[in-house]
Parts: sequence; structure tokens; C-alpha cells
Amino acid sequence: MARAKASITDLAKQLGISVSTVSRALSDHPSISDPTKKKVWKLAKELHYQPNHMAAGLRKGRSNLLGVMVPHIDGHFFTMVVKGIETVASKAGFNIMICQSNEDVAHERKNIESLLSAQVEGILVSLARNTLDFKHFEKVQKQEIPLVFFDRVLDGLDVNAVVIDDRAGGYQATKHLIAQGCRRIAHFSGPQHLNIYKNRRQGYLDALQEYGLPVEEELLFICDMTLEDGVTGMQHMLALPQRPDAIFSASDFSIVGAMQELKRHHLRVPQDIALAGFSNETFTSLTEPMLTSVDQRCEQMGQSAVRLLLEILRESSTNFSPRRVVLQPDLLVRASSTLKKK
Amino acid sequence: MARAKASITDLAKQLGISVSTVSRALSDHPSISDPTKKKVWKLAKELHYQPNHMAAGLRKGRSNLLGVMVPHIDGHFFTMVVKGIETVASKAGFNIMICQSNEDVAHERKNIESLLSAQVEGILVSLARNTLDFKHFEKVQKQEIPLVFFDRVLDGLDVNAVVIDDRAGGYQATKHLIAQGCRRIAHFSGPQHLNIYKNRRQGYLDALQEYGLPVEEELLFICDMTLEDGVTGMQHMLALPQRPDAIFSASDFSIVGAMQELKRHHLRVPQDIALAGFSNETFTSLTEPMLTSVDQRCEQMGQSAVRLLLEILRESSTNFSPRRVVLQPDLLVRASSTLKKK
DNA sequence: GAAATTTGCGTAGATGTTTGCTCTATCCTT
DNA sequence: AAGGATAGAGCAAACATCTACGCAAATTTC
Repeated sequence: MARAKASITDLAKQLGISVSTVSRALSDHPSISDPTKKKVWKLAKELHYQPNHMAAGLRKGRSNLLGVMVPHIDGHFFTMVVKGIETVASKAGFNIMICQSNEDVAHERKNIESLLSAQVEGILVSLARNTLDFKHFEKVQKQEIPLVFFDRVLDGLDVNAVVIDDRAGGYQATKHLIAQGCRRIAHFSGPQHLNIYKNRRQGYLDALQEYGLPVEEELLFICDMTLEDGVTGMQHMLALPQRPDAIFSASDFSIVGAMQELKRHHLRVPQDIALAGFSNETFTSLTEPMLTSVDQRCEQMGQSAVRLLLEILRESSTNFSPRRVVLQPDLLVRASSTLKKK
Repeated sequence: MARAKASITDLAKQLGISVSTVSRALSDHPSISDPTKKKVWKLAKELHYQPNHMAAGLRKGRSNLLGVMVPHIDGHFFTMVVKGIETVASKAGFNIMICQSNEDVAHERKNIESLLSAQVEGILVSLARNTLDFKHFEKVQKQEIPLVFFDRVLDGLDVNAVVIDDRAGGYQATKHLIAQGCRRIAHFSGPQHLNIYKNRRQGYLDALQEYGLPVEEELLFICDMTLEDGVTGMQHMLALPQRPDAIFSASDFSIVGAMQELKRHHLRVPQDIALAGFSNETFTSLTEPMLTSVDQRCEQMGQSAVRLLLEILRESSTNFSPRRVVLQPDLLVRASSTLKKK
């Protein structure tokens, strides 16, 4: 009964051959004869032999494990990224270990530690919201474990990263609103130390400038991008002497909050105020009216991130210049911002 | 420069002491003097020493790894379950390895293999839709690795499992609709070979019976539970000579479809037709009106599953009778089914 | 038919940790 | 001063696997 894990040694003993022969037979090594291989495979099946990855890994210095850390796995975006990661990694023969930082640096540090001691061969990270320093990642680099960031990257750091062109996304959305005839476009944004929010805002600013529209401080609302923040932001905007005619939010959640507040005031979307969000969350096509949003190609991002990691892994050493992959976002125009009839 | 992973042996050599002393010092063993410990810790830091879990695991016969397999990680439900799993597992000092079966038995088999060879100490599984035989899991049991199923379980098998009481959920929702004054309640359900849908439907039937309401064939709509199916189902219902005054759907997606169709016909929710769904998807509180739904306590399910697993792990051997945890669902009444004013 | 090559398999470490046992000083009792 | 207790640290085996090297036998080559 006792945890009867059969090892390669047990097989060898029972067959009266050496462990090395068994090892080679199991991995279908050419220098083992067919009859011997078959004997080994047969017994292996009978004893429910299970190759021990830890022992093999120890010997070969490989774990076949990739570490993934996300702020949280709920929500559309990270879920889809993880899905992309798992799919590609699994195809490449890697298993993935998942951690959540819960948007907290302390957790992040602890998790990095876990991943390292689990001997992962590479790490994929999207930063927690309050991560400002880089020390815990330096440790990873010192151990020369490939590190790829995705989506949320610390600014000014020369690291491997897969991001979408947030600026372009912000630009497209804003330009679209302008094209619909909006002239006072407000913007809800998140913590500005995060590249994603800063860049989306930059895209917004670029579009305004391109069309000669003034940038007004009062139309910029910085918050944490929750639904409630959207409500607050909208209240703020409605209280202005001259209210905006459109809102571009860097998050779908706060744009929904904004919409709810508008309905409470019996204002019409998009006629009174047009709305556009960011992320293409599932619910954006279920609201009334449906919400215009910028799709982040989340699954593709996960796939790209793994592929980049695998590439680095393959090259090992030699080429150390960090690479950056930039994906193009995709503006999905829906009813919440459609003012012109065709 | 070369992959300079410092091992315990390196530390020992540099300090001129034995590896065992270093090992014990690192784990703060009482029989090592403070000065020695401090020396070891100091050097460990300097050399970026990283304990090798694989080696330790090999030696101790433990991996600190839990395997998780879900049909897919997109969608609210499994995401939240995984979140719950990760949270609890991480607190208990376990890392988790995630696999997706992609609703496919073949994948499922392959993944189980991966998990086993990664030496996971326990496995959590929600079955793929087309899994009908149990062979790949027998292998797990033979190796005496604790196995806990959640949500999707194979019928008639005596295994550890955490599920919700779907019947109770269906019953509660239907009873609530009746209490609101509805008398012709339609039901949208999914494939009847899946016990979740069968049980929700049973709850619906039980409630009708309890209140002496007739069960009418034409009010039962079986589909695949997509949003589009909801639209179709609603069209079907509206075409009836006597239309229903409420709909209970076993999925939130199809209830949204139903609502969209109602709006197209300028019918009011809930005054003309009241609506209730199942799963408490994120978007249910973002629609207008908000949707009544049955919460599946997904995160709690993940947590319970891990806790059950840990319990089994702790007891090891001895007690082998499989346990089953049944969680109570939670009806969340929202505007889409609130007819009575207080 | 001798030399060269190939085939099939075993020997002997080596991977990084942990841990039961052992050994040596030192200090405390009597 | 002898005996024992204790603290501190080392030795070596064990975990399951892999692989460079070696060697004998079988096969090919000229």
C-alpha cells in the first residue's frame, strides 16, 4: 500500500538490468535494443511508474516550469492573457505556475521568492498597482532568469516587455469622438506612474492637439478606475459650469459608472454625452447602449509574452539587449459613441 | 557570470564549514550557534543564494505543488474558482500549477500526466464537457495522490467533490418569482446530460409543484445557453398565444439575450416579464435594470476545494472515505424581478 | 581474416538538500 | 579528577534521474 512510487531503480532491479539502461529505454534512446525497450515499457506500465520531474530537473538543471504573476486573475483582461500564456507554454512543453500579487508589492515580492525557489526557468509579470521599485526583480536578473513584463511595466526600465500601444489606443478613441462631433472631451485616467494610464492619456492629448482642441485641466479626472470612481468622476463633470460632451475613460469599469450616473440624471448616451472606454470587457457589449471600447488583444498578448520568453530562453546568454513587443489595439465602435447617422 | 547559481555547497566551501551546517543554519536549526548562522546568512545574501526546491523536494519527498485543471480559464466562474484556489493554497504554502483541458478529454489526459510527473501533491479538477470515462484518474488514485473534483463531477462516482446545490438554486429563484406574483414562469435550460442544468431545472419544477402551478411543456426551452440562444428563446416565448410573465434562465448569458429581445419589443422588465438568471456574472449588476441572479459562490468553491484537499493531505492514509461538500447558492434579488414595493 | 566500426549495456559519478548518526570539545557534577 | 551532559558541527547516505566513458561482443570493411 505504502506510497508505492516505483522508481527507475525498481524497474532495473526487477528486470535485472542497470538503471542507466532503463533510463535510456524510457526516453527511447537509440542505443537500446527494441526488445529491451519493450520489456522496460511493459513493466513501467505495470508498476504505474511515474517519471519524477524533480529528480530529472535537478540532474539536468531544468524545471520545465514558467512562472506567471498577475495582479489578480479576475476580470476579463488578465484571465485572457493567462489563457494565452497557458496555451502557448503548454504547447512548448512548459507548465505554468500562477501567482496573484493582489495589487500589492509585498505579495509581489513574496511570490517572486516562491517562483525563484520553485526553480522556474522564466518569469512573466504584470506589475501590481503600487509597485514603484524594482529591487525584487533585480534578484531575478542576478540569477539570470529571463524576465518578461506584459501590459504593466515600470517606466524607464530597459526590460523585456510586451505591451499594447496604449497611446495609439487613446489616440484612436479620442479621434473617433472628435470625428463624431464632440468638442469638449473629458478623460478619466488612473495612477500616472503606470505606463498604461500615462500612455492612454498621452494619446488623448495628442488627438486633442492634432485637432486644435484646448486641453482643459478640469476635464481630466485621475482616479483608481473603479466603477465607483466613474460615478464620482461623472458627478464632478456634471457639476462643471460647462459640461463635457464626451468622455473617454482609460477603463471600462469607470465608464460604466459614468453611464449609470448619467442615467440617474436622465441624460442620454450618446446624444448628451458620448462615452468610450478601454479594455473591451465582456459587459461592454451588454450595456444599453453598448459601449465603445478599445480592445487590448489580451490573449494575443499572453501568447506573445511566452513566445518572447521562449526565444530568450533559446538564445540564452549572448544576446542580452532587452526586447519590446508592441501590439496594436483595436477600437471597437459601438452605440455609446455613435452620433452620426450613415 | 555564467549561471552562477550558488548552492549550499558553495557557501560551505567559502566559509570552510560543512554543508550540513549551512543547511541547518539556513533553516534556523537550534543546534547551530548564532555567530555561525549570521555568517551563513550574510554570505547567502551576497551570493544570491536561492534554495533549490527541486532538490529539497526530492530529498523530502514533497513538492509543495498543487495541480489545478479547469476546462478553460476564461469566463467568470472558473476564473473566480481559480482565484479562490490560489489564495488559499498560497496561504498554506503551496504553489499551484494550472492546466486547461479545453473541454477535451485528450487534453485532460495529457495534463494529468504532466501534473503527475511534476510531482504535485494533490489535484483539483473540474471535468471537461466530454469526459465520460475515468481511466486517467484511476492512475492518480493508484499513486495515492489526493484528488478533489469541483463543480463538474462524474455522476455515480464516489469521489471527493465540492459542488453547489444547483437544485436549491433553481428552487429559490423560481420560488422568488412566484412570490413576486408571477404565475406563468418559463425556464431556459442547457444540455440535460449535464447535472448542473438537470438539477437547476429540477429546482424549478419542485417550486412549481410546491405552489400548485402547472408544468407546461411550451414554457421550457432547452438550448446551449448563449446570449443568442436567449434571444431565440425569448422570441419563442413571445410568439406563444399566452406569453409567460417571468423567465428563469439557468444562465445569465441567455437571460441577457432575453432582455435585449424584450427591449426590442418595448416590453418592460420586470412589469411585463420578470427575469432571473444564474451565475451572478459581473455584468448582471451592470444592465438596466440590474438582473436577479443566483450566485454560485465561485471563489468560496475554490477555497473549499483546496481546504478539503489539504485536509485529506493532512490525514494521509487512514481515512479514505471520499467526502463531498455541498455549498448553498445565494439568490441575489435585483430590479429585474422586483415587482412588489415595500 | 584481421582491423575497424557499431551495438548494447554497465560503471561511476553528479545534481542540491536533508537528516540520522557520530565526533569533539567544553563545562558541570560529584 | 573521573564521569557525564551538552553544544556545535561534520560525515555520509539518500532522494530519482541523467550521462560521459568504457568495454565487450557483434558486425562490417578491405
